[in-house]
Amino acid sequence: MAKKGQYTYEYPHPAVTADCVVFGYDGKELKVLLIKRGAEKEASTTAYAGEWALPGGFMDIDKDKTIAHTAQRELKEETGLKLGIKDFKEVATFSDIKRDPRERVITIAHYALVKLSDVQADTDAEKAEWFSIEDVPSLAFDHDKILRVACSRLRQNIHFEPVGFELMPEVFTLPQLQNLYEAILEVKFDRRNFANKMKHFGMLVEVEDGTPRHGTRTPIKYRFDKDNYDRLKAQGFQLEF
Amino acid sequence: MAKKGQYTYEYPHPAVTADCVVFGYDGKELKVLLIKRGAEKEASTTAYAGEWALPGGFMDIDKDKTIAHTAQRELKEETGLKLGIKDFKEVATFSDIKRDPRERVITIAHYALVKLSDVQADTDAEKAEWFSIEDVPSLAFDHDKILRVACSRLRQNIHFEPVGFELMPEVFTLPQLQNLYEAILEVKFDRRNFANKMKHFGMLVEVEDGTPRHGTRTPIKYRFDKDNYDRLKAQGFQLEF
DNA sequence: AATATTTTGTGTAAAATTTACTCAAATTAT
DNA sequence: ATAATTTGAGTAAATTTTACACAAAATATT
Repeated sequence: MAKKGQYTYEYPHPAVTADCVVFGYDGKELKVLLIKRGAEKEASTTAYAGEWALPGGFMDIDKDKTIAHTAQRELKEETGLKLGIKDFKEVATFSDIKRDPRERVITIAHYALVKLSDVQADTDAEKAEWFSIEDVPSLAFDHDKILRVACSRLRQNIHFEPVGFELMPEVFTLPQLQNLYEAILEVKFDRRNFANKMKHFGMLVEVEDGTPRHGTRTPIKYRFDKDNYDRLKAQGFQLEF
Repeated sequence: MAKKGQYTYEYPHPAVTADCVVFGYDGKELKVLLIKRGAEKEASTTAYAGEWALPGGFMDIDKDKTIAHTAQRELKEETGLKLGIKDFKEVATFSDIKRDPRERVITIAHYALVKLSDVQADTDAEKAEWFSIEDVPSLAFDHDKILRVACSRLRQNIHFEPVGFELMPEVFTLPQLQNLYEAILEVKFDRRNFANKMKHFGMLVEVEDGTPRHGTRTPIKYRFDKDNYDRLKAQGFQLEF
């Protein structure tokens, strides 16, 4: 461990952290991953001990190639979740002078979208917990604000890139997908119109499972056509609601 | 001036800067404000001496309330332009490990929109110069990349907030406004369709100047209805093209 | 000075998109 | 058992978007 007071600069430097807003979806609710700040060994985690917070931590200026790598590394360390570097989307910088009681700390917030079904087993339940977005406790530092801004950023981005693939399980139903969009955008859609709009993009492939059809309460199952999905993602699309 | 080696930390800290992409519009072309990096007194400006760059500089962790205040202060110091703090919109963080040859520096890029007619006189011509966005020289550091990302961010934001007010002069013509949108979005519109769409928002007020009308080459003059403009800006609008 | 070119305002018809809506069968809840 | 909820499917009306032509004035060309 580094000796205290080892790093000197001609001018004062702020500390820089990356925080992660990890969204997951279980087919019913949009969720977010939080950690409980512990009274741990690390001096740097003692502030707001015992409170819920977004995963994140200090940039390692020697190891972290970019600030997104900080987010990736800290998320792994704090929750056990290992995501790809491209999964981290920048949200905004939070730099209020008093946002951290210890020293001047600016944080670059990121968000990531994950299939809850895939990762729930990976998350270290000792430290991390999934909360419904509707039911998040009050958070350490300015993390309430960060979460709000991340949500609104996600709401914006949903108009420019398809968002289901990252959040939905491999096989899903249209009502589930609609529910996700409604949860993110906080609106309600007409079932048939939503289905038509989605089908128009050509991203959906019906999954045959031999169950009887027509006028049934059991919804049809779909998966994403990955090629079309990636193409749409690359060229950017316009989704109007 | 601070003594060398005065500031010490337990862990290494990156230096943090804010850079500014200031867009202006003269009724014909979208422009951006650049500075010429000088071989000046300040040690911190010696890198890339003599090259063109975005205005910006190091965060003052004691004085700058937020990173946007860094952008505001540095823009004033380097170009003479004093903008309101809300004029600065965050673009993204640039944090590649080698982006600055001197030390680890991460920068938070911002953009701002200004009426060229209002501010051209304020800009210190010794240090700063307006370049057509079509004709920008190659820039210091990774500023080429920052500029590209700022342009695409502006292109995105234009769909969610009215953007003319900040860039157009008080009185303007529809062809000028269309030209601005075409410059930002890099597309061409039909004149009549563009006019109809714009008029639908109710932001435009015709300015009577007693000149003859009908089938003339002298375009009608408009100004923005500030109340409606602000209302639309606040509630966010959807502009489809 | 005459002539050609460019720019402007205006309206409408066709095409595309969006919206609103009903019913019967199957599942789940009571 | 009975009631309530959920699902898929198709169409007509309303709205929005797109495409398009001409005459007058200003500017550019010779």
